[in-house]
Amino acid sequence: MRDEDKPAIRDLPLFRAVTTQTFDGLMASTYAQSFPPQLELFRQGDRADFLHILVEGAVELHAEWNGRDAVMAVVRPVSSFILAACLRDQPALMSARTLERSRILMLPAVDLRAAIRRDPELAAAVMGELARGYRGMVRQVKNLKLRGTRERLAAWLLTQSRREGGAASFVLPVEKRHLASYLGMTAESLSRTFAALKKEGIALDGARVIITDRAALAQAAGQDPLIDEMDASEDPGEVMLPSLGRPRGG
Amino acid sequence: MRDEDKPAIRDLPLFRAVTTQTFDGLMASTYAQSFPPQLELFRQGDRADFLHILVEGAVELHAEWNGRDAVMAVVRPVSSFILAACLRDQPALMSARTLERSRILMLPAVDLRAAIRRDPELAAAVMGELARGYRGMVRQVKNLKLRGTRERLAAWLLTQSRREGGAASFVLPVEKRHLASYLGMTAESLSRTFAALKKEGIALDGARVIITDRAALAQAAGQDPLIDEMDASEDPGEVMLPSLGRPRGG
DNA sequence: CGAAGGTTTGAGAGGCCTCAATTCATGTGG
DNA sequence: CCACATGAATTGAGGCCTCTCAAACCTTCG
Repeated sequence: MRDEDKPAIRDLPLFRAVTTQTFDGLMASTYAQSFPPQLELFRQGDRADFLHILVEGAVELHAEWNGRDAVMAVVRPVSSFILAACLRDQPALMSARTLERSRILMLPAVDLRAAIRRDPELAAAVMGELARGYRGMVRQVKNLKLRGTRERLAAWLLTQSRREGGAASFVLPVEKRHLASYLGMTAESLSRTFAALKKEGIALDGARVIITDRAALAQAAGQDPLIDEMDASEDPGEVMLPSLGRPRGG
Repeated sequence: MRDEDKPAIRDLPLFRAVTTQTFDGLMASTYAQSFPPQLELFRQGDRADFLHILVEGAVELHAEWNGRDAVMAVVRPVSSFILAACLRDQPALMSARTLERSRILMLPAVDLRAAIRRDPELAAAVMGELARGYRGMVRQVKNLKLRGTRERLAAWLLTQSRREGGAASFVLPVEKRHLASYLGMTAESLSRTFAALKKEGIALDGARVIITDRAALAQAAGQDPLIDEMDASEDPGEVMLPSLGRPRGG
């Protein structure tokens, strides 16, 4: 791996508090690899042999069933993913594919588990990551079960705006059909829901969203700190919530 | 707490591998309490000060938003719940209420966190629980996003049958309206979906379900080991999936 | 400039929900 | 033991929401 990546990795919640010895040991068995866009990194059902750490680019986690496909999360640097499957030494429940050209560190699950046994700080960090990931998924289930599409989209727009530092205007970080799938609807429905929200305080310009009336939008969304990640404490900055990993940096 | 509970608690995945010292220490700061049915144990948004361990009875985890309510999980003995919120020292994302008269052990989150710091075995067990819980929630999201109501119900029936040792006939463990909410539909829709499945290999007798044609039902469900918990390795026996805890015993 | 793929718009069907009424199960008090 | 009250489950009617299929439009990129 490149040395210039180390500081970012080292700053991951997973590794921040870990001993230098543990960290260097892990990095020794880790290797980096670059992948072109649209490449399937692994498929759901594959044994999770490596903890993946996205250093550069973007990766989409999705799930398939019966010919259908649903986006589960989009991972941005610097974040790890499929931590849970690695720990349990079990098949991944999601597939992963690159959205852009991506550089990924691959840390053998065996070594990760060994290091956890040795370093209590690492164990604690992993625990924290898992707990955060679990709560993120609980949020997603609540979002799906309790809200309709209009509310989900409105809430996502507000959350995204907050991530961009409260900007009134921002560019969608992924294609609309991916956002649609992430939000549990079709691309057509998303398009119509966007149109409907034009009366609720937003405007569209291609992939750019402009929030013209934040209060109205918040009203339409019914924002809730117990569904939307509204403070920094639980939201490490992923573009779309609940992968296991952390953003920031890049 | 009653001494007769100890063996069951001790056998929880959380505590199984823990030192006697850790276990006894935790049990010393734990106190037991009995609650009548239909009692709100805590509400979403409440700080999670205690890890709850259900020793007897049944507890429902649910979530509210905008006047709506959704069942997230039903916990059966002996299982712990709200582990993630305890670890993060953050508000619970779900509310909990007893379904039956229940006896519950309450373990102060502070002591739990302290014990984790001291005992690596406990830390490892907590990690395992969290990873399992996370994967359970991923399954739930896949279930909601990828399947329709008919498939969700059919799959749940098969899973439930498997939990009951593969019985062709079993009694629903909760009221139908709770099952409906858990599966993300209304009570009316559940009723109609049940009716529809009568042509797909099931029969109904009040709260009793009889699987008359397992193959047909499996066909309708589109069972998938990456959505439904089909082997024992990830399914500790909850009635409805992904709380953080473990069944067995009772 | 043309091809490919994403996005929007339209039309139509179907699924699921809402509201309402009826039936059924449970439990209480007379 | 029955009458009644309460709440669950079912059934029906109607409507909205979301999906599907299809075509047109727009953007990107070779």
